[in-house]
Amino acid sequence: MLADFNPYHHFGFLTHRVARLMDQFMEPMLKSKGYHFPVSCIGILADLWSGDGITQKELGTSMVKTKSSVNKMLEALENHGLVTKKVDPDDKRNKLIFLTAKGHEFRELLEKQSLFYQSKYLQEHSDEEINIAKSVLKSIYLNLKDKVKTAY
Amino acid sequence: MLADFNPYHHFGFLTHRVARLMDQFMEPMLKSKGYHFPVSCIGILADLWSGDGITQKELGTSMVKTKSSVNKMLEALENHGLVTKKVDPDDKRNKLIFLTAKGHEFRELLEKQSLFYQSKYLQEHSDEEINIAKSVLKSIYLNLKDKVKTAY
DNA sequence: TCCTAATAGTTCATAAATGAACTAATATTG
DNA sequence: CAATATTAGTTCATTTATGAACTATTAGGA
Repeated sequence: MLADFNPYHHFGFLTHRVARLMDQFMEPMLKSKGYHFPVSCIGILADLWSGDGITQKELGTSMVKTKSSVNKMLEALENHGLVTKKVDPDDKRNKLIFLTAKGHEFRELLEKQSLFYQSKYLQEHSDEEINIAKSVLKSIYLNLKDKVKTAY
Repeated sequence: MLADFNPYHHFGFLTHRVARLMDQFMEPMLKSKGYHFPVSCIGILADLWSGDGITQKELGTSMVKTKSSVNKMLEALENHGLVTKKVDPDDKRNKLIFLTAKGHEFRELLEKQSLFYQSKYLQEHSDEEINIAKSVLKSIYLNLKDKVKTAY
């Protein structure tokens, strides 16, 4: 007979559910600010905040999303005036994605929310533990990111 | 001017991407074993491995998914002979979900994969760090789980 | 008890994400 | 320097996930 199954020992279980919970909390906040795009689009903004002027291809790899999905999300963000597409003068196949002023502003809102939830719901963990958790997740991400099928 | 944005400081960013990477690795494995259901269905199985005979409502709360989504996933798992639905004799509104023998077997496969990836892609972190990471994610999950809108 | 809430699950229309086929531009190679 | 292959992005058909309306059952209050 197998030992008891403990779902909390599996990053697959934990990351999926925590990710979904974050979406649930972020969504009404988005709506209340008049932004009617899917929460997943925030992932695109996060990449751009770390440095915009990147291609859709790069966004797709980073987000682990197909190019058609990225395209659709960008359309939504563009319609809300948060990003713009510019043809890359050095390689006209590429489109470089840039944040608008409004797209930059959005960042503050998100960081505020992020800090709020962390302080409210992670009181039982020290800053050190929280940082370890983040660094472990970062390692998984960086180690696996470039190993998924190249269809993206 | 704002400081640089570091996406690796945000659980929202990290959990979404790690979750997606796990899906990418799990999917071909599923297909190769002849299981043609969405990877997300594994979340249902995980709940059942920790104890089956639970309602669809409970699955929805745990998975942070709507009842219609849960219903669709169960349909897929049922078609693959991994779970069965039984009307709860004590409350005929409920349907209790049980694993079949095949559904139990599946667990071994998943745990093997889970361990394999962890050992392969988390070599730079100690067991202690990995456990801290899991416990932090678990706390976020447990603290937020029952606070999302009750529509689920 | 009877009448009204509330609840679990299903169904179906809609939204979101994907895969495959297509276009335009660049890279490669003979 | 053609001819072909590769690449980034778009478009559209299909799959997956959701929200809202509906059914059946139980709970709760007059």
